[in-house]
Amino acid sequence: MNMDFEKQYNPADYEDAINKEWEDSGFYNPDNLVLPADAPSHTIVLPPPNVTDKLHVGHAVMIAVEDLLTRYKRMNGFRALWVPGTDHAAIATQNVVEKRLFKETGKTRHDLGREKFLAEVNEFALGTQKTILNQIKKMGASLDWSRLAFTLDEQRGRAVKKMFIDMYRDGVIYRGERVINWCPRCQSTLADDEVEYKEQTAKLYTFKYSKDFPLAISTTRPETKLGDTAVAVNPSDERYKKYIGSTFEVNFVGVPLKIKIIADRGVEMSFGTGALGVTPAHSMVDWQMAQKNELPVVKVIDESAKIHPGFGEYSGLRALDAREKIVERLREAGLLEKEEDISNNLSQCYRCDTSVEPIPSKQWFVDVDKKLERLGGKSLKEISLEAATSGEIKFTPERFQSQYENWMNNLHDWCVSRQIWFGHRIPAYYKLKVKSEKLKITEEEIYVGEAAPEGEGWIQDEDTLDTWFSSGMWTFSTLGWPDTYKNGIKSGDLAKFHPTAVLETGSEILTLWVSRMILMSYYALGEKPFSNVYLHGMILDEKGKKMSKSKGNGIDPLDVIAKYGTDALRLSLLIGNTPGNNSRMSWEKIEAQRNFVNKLWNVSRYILGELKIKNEKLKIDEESLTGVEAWILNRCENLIAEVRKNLDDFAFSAAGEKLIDFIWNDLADWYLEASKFEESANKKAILIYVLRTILKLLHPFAPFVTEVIWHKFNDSMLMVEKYPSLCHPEASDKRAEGSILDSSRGAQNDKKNGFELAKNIITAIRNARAENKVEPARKIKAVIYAGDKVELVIQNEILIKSLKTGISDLKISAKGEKIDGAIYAAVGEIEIYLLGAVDTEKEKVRLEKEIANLEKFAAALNGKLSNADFVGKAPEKVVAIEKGKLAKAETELGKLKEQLQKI
RNA sequence: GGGCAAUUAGCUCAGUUGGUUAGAGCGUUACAUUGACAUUGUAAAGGUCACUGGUUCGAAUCCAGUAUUGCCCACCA
Repeated sequence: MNMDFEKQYNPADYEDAINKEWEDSGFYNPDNLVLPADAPSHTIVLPPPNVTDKLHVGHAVMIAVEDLLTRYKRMNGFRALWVPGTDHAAIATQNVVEKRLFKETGKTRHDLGREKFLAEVNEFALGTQKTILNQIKKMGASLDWSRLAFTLDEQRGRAVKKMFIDMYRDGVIYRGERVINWCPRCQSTLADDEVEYKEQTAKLYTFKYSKDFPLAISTTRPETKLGDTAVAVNPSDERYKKYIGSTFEVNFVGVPLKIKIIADRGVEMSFGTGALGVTPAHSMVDWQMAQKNELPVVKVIDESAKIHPGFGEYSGLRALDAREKIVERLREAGLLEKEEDISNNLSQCYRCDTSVEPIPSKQWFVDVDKKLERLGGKSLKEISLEAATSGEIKFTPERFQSQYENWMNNLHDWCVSRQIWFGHRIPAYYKLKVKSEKLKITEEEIYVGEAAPEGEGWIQDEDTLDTWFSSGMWTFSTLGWPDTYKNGIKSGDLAKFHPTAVLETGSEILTLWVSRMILMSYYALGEKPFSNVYLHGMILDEKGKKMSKSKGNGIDPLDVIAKYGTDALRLSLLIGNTPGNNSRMSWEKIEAQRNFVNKLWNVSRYILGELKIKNEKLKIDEESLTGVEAWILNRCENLIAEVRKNLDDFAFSAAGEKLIDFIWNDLADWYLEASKFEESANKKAILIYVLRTILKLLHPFAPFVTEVIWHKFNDSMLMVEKYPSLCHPEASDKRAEGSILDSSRGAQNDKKNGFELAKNIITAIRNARAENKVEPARKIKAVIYAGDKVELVIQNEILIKSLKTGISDLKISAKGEKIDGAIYAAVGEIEIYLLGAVDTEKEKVRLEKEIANLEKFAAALNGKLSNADFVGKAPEKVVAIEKGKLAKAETELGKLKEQLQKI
């Protein structure tokens, strides 16, 4: 053991070695922990970071929280498993590589071809993955690397295929049409986040389809109106109510249309004419209206943004040219009522700025409303919703439960196919089947399965699956599914570790990811994927702005680690950060935590280095505790209870703050200072005990520095020490009675108050000295021995009436401090000065006010409790609480009155 | 447009189900200092809890509205 303590803690000197030691120990893998057979499991799956880029500070908070939970549970004897992995992030990754390819070589993915391009993407993904894993390791994450997974690896590939095939055979997955965003130039579909919106001024044309049509409509895209099959109006619009439900056949600039008038709440009465021409094939909203109202879909624009055949003189024209021509015809016919400039958003391709065409296309969907036998006749939507409403899955913070339910309630079928190359290719195969040679009718045959079926001519679907399809299976695909699940029975890792305990992730992907995981776990296993959802907020820069690479305001976790150490980084992310709320990150915050880590280092340096206390099995003799010792042990016991409670409630920040407060204020500033004045039989035992306790308590927050210090006086590894559950373990029998310090709680509280008082006195003295306000004549030197009992009475001044040591007539007073109870003096020798007097008149007024208020309260409660209505309505529990309040109020009242009498 | 939040000290935030005089850290100011730690210590100053109403004996806390800010989703005919 190396007892050398540098004056300052330098994390860089220790972290790598400690990290290696942890990894080499094998304890990250719960299978290596020696635990009783019935030890409970605690599983967390790491939300797999996208392999698009290295980690940022947002990931760091995720790792800090999850590692905290995992270490806490591990130290509590749980089979703690934390599964690492990365996400292929299909679209995002492909975009990054495509952009780079284009920038470097001017080529598109189509120039390279599928195979070559995928090789490029894979190479890139592997590179980033390596960087990411190194970063995670650097943070001291206790992930079980033997279970490392990737959403696109072989095992996950089998899981995805199996899931798709099962769902297809159950009729949950089906193929249907939907309007998607199409870039006519790239000849490719665009995902929602690939569409960019640009404000522009557009011409809004108002016209009637024909003279005999009663309503005028407004549009910026007259050419699409060739495909209109309805006009929608707001159901409460008095102007058009009478038309709802009727159908009109019109001749629109030479093209015959059949228009039905439908009602839709989404139509704004004040926009344009309040009537909306519905073009199902070329507008997302219109498509949805068409689905609801069973309208026919007429395609007008093709994949090259030209007008389809069958539209007379317009066919073959580019959309923009067709628009001009149509407007011209309308003008000629006198149908054009208005032309005005409006500003709207133009949808553009993120890559080439070409305006996007919404066109219908064949896609794969997950039917969320299909009732399933394997789910007891419920649909995926119903069962996922129930998981939240029944409390099976709990959300922290709670408000996200309603957000989840809201979203689930509005859930539509989930489109799972994506027209990109990087991802899990859809296991569907098509073959053209000739139905009738004569009529030249062909039909597409579909086969869904592991591999192409026997026979010629089968072609696999070109598309890949939505990235959430594979990451939605993350809790069980990482635990060996489907191999570990046969005939409804779990085995291996799946049996041991699923459902997982907590899903910890960013609040922004609650709907995107969390809901999909719930859905898929219920489908595949019939059970929830996790019991708790903990959502952290975003980490913003010090001005409250999102950190982004382009703005250059990001804080790189690796920079922080290099400069101030991992512990400082982790603490600054955990403290001052409440669940679900965004939090600002600044170098000052990190610096403050670095200072704390150094403080802890020096506390240890003092105890172990200066006092040369060895790690002998020192026993605390409870009979001979001095006041200050009783106080620190009492504070320590409370600390353990509070920290445990906070951690169990996911209140990490509160737990951390309490730890820091105890270590810095109670231990370092008070107990260590006080202990310099007195020698006692218990001193060493208490110091070493308290040090051991705080190191254990703090380990999940700041694993490195605590382990380093631990190693200075222990051969064991702190990471697998037992998390403290009581102040001194030897006294567990006494604790059962409510206290480990004294047989009666009251006496203990007196001791506590006593030391608080002593603290006040010392403080007052120091302050007086500092301010030099004390007149020498009133300076009294007194000797108070530890354990001496001093009674105080509040008068004009506070007078110490009796003192065992024989010194009487000792006057002390603290400015306005309320002092009562007994003193257990903390120091051997103190100097006491008269500082001032308590303003009794003021105190009296305050007490009277308080008593009056309490009397009112008690009266109100009394009235309430005898009110039959109230009792009848309220559950018994509420009445009991109210009764408790009343009792408390009455006790309070008694106390206050007593105090008032004394004055 | 739909949904969800936030607004408390100069700054960053707590405030656990309504209850004494609203807390902490940073910053500021004053003072201390050689002996665990200047990455230190002791104190002080600093708040109409965004605003307006309501409920209540009592509101930072519950309700309604207003203002400002932010996030997610949908999308602009």
